Amino acid sequence: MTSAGMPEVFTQRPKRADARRNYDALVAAARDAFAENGAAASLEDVARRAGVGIGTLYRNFPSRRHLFEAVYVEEVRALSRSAEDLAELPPWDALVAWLHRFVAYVATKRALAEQLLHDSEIFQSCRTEIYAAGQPLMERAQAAGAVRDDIGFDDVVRLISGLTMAQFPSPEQRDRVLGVALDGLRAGAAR
Amino acid sequence: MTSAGMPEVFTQRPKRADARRNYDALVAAARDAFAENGAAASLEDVARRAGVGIGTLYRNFPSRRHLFEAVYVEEVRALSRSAEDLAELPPWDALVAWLHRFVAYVATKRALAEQLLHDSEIFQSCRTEIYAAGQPLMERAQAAGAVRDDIGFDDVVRLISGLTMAQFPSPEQRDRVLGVALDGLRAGAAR
DNA sequence: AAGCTAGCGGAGGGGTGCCTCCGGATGCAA
DNA sequence: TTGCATCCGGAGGCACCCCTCCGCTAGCTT
Repeated sequence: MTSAGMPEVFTQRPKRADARRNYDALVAAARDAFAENGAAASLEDVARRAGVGIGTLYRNFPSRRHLFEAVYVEEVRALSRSAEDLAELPPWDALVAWLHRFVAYVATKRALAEQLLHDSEIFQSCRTEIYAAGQPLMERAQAAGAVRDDIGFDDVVRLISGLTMAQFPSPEQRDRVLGVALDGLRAGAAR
Repeated sequence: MTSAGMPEVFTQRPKRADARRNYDALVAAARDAFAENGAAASLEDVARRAGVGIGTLYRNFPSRRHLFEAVYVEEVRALSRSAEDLAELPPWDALVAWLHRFVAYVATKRALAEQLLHDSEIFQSCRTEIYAAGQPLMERAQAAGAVRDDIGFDDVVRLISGLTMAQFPSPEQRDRVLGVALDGLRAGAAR
């Protein structure tokens, strides 16, 4: 989404050059730290990874949650944008391609999502954005008779995002299992 | 599994009556606390919930992990046992029924599993036990032509356990999505 | 190049949880 | 009932993390 759908809840990127550098380094460091140690990662560790004082972290992100949200929003933006260049594919292929990206996206965000799930409005708007990106793909596929129509996009999100939570020893297995789930999506349409 | 498959890695249940009471109260309190606050729940809080001194907790469970394992093993035992009374159902129905129980089981164990996933031998043997319970059901269903045979039980576990990680607003939706996944399991068999 | 100001770092106070330790309590056997 | 081995509770030392605060640094403007 553009600035339209996303409220300015998250901290603004600062304007001075060095400050902007630090801001970006912090978000990147936070992404790594959260991915590595879960949502409880030490903020002092994040600052250390970013090569920045702890004070700088707190100036940019007054609370742990602000940092979560900055990381999260960044990821959602990327995923959302990626739906656009799928419009020309056939309905089913477009949906499958996007769901693959979705899987790759959610996989690393587990701890993050769990934190934000409960009471963040940022999470709400990110959710809205993801749906805005994926739902049209889904409905197009349904209209074309490629996907069963007794389920909604919400069901698909949960089916697929669940998949990403499981740890897969190999990408091959992950794709195979994803394939099974996708067959389930088609199944109703076939009958 | 009986004592055969399960190594005695976990702490023994103590023998004196009061000690046994405390032990059980601690495991129950830990289950609640972990479910509520995630794996990082305070051990002092667990002791408080159990109505027991912190010292007692540490005597029974020298480390946080011991406590995890005790809770986890308890749950796996119950799930594993539940496979036995499904033997008389038709292959497909038995598998579906067990997977439903599996979903109910894993749903609450998210944080727990995440902790143990990486380097616990207890987790390994629990895994073995779950497979011992579910795999026969799966293979029976495959032999009967009810489940596609280009996938293994491992694939099913990941598909289904992933589902449980997602948060479902209603049990109905969870069942609907589970139904989609199950259709995917059948899909190949039909062809 | 000189001044203004946004931005920086990290010391330190406060808080929380982890785990040890041991004097006292209590179940159990005889 | 008596004695002892087992078990209990929680105070306290330690480590870690959160967050604030302020003297200093260095972009940006003119």
